[in-house]
Amino acid sequence: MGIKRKTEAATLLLEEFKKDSNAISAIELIKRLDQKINKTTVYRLLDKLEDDGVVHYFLDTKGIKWYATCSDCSKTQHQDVHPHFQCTECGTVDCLEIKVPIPNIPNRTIASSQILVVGTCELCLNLR
Amino acid sequence: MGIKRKTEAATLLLEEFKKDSNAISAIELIKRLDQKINKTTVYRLLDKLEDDGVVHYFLDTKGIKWYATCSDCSKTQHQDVHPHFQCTECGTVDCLEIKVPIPNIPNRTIASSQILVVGTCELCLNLR
DNA sequence: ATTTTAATGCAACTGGGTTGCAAATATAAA
DNA sequence: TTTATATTTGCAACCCAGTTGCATTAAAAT
Repeated sequence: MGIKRKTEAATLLLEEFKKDSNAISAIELIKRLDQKINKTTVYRLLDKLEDDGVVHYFLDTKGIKWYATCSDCSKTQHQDVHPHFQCTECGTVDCLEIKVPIPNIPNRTIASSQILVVGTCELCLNLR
Repeated sequence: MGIKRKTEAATLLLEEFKKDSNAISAIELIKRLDQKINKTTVYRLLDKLEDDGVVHYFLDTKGIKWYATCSDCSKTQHQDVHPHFQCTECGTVDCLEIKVPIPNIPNRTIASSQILVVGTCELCLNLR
């Protein structure tokens, strides 16, 4: 149902997204906010922020949840159907600002699609 | 390291893939083979079959494992980099025999990509 | 200041998947 | 066809990301 009150926990969580332009895994957030926010609260806040169109989530190659701030979503619709990129060397994950057109498939309707591109990011390429 | 011995468990598991052309989740396989093969054995066999290039796996929208028979993979290389389709109505998942070209991304190398298309399958469309 | 309602912490739980180890079984060797 | 060797299996216990129930705390509304 979204966030209804300005609490300290919500503020702290949002700060993490402000200081980090990449996607952040729920696990990482819990680690960073340990002693400050309970893990259950982190998950619940993330849910609410998603409802509000502030963040979106997706799963990585291992099926764990990553969150990133939305660029143009709203409470009513998530417009963030972009691919995500995971670097196999450093593990960072981020949003790709490209469109990957999915061709129509005979006799099926497409509601959405999830694309995870796996490879090596710029930083790791430079360190070689 | 792949399968080295013809055991009854391996035969039973492979039969499931023969009688089902869609992908099958590990959980479903465990359910179907309950009382016949232990869950640990199912997971271990699936691992080995994957090493052998007989099946490939991917994760669905909830992060759970699905397996499907490969069409042209080998022990040395998995050629099954095709998208998968999950029907939101009946839950079935299958392989799409289409290519979705991923554009190059500046300053990154792409090793692979995972595409999960979500929508309504032919069967469910016909039932409307 | 008091009431109402949302948010939090805690502990316990869920469930898909994994690990260690002893027992069973397939295959190779004698 | 027996014996030795190596792989496979079952079981129980575990791991761990994520969830649930419930009592407590803290916003905001009255």
